[in-house]
Amino acid sequence: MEKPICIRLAADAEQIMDCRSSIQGQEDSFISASEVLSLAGNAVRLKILFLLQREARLCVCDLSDILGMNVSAISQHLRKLRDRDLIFSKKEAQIIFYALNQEKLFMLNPILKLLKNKEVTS
Amino acid sequence: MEKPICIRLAADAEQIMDCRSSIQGQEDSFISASEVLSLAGNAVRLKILFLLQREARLCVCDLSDILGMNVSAISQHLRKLRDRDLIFSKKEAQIIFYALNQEKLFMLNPILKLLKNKEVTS
DNA sequence: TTATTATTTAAGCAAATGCTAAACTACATG
DNA sequence: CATGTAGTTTAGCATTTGCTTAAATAATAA
Repeated sequence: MEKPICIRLAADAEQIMDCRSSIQGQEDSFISASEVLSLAGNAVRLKILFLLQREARLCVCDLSDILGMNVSAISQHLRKLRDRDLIFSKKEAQIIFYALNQEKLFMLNPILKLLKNKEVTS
Repeated sequence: MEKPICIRLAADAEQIMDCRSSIQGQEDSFISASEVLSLAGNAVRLKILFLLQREARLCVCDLSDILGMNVSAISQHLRKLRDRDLIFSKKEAQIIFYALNQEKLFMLNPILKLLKNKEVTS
């Protein structure tokens, strides 16, 4: 049992233990989920994912035009998304196209759907 | 029409325009969605949300014990979650309990559900 | 009133993030 | 070969993040 740092007098020890064990052994899940969420937690990358869902495939230059941003900045965002396998690239002639890696996107699909249906009210 | 920064010769101008207008007017949605996602995009905060879904309400000290972290660090995470209205606090005697603000969590519920059912495979 | 409990807030710092600008790679074409 | 096109990578920098420690606040108990 881990040493308590601070326990209020009225704390429910059993509840604390239950909670600890509910998390324990799922550490990897929390890490990997939070990594995916923090990638989507950037407006530019979220737009990129949104656009790729809409258009099936786009190149850096397209995205740069659409979003009104530096090619280099977009390229760096695409790299992060690709490093986590959320997207993949395929070179055709001299152009590198990016597309969604659907099976790795199950966590974000509900959110992308909300955005598509304009159901995100701030 | 915005000035293109870089257009590849073979770019589909119509596609670019369509994409631009698909995003335009939804700027606020992308910002607010990405803010929520980046809050959940931290393993500690994601665990806090997970635990609050499980336990209905918990105080800073409980969370500190469960997660094996500094009370102050947890308090600062709770503040961020509360600033975005994802959780709310209610003081009872000398203890401040935190609980989920369900109606503001529609974006994260699918993810929390996946974690609950241990369906997040890294 | 002073001490204790529960929590927040502020200060400080190392690490991570996101951008710009410049340099570099790769492949075609004149 | 030199030039142009498409893209990545690196370096540098300002900003943000997440933590620790210490001080402040609030309510209760002795």
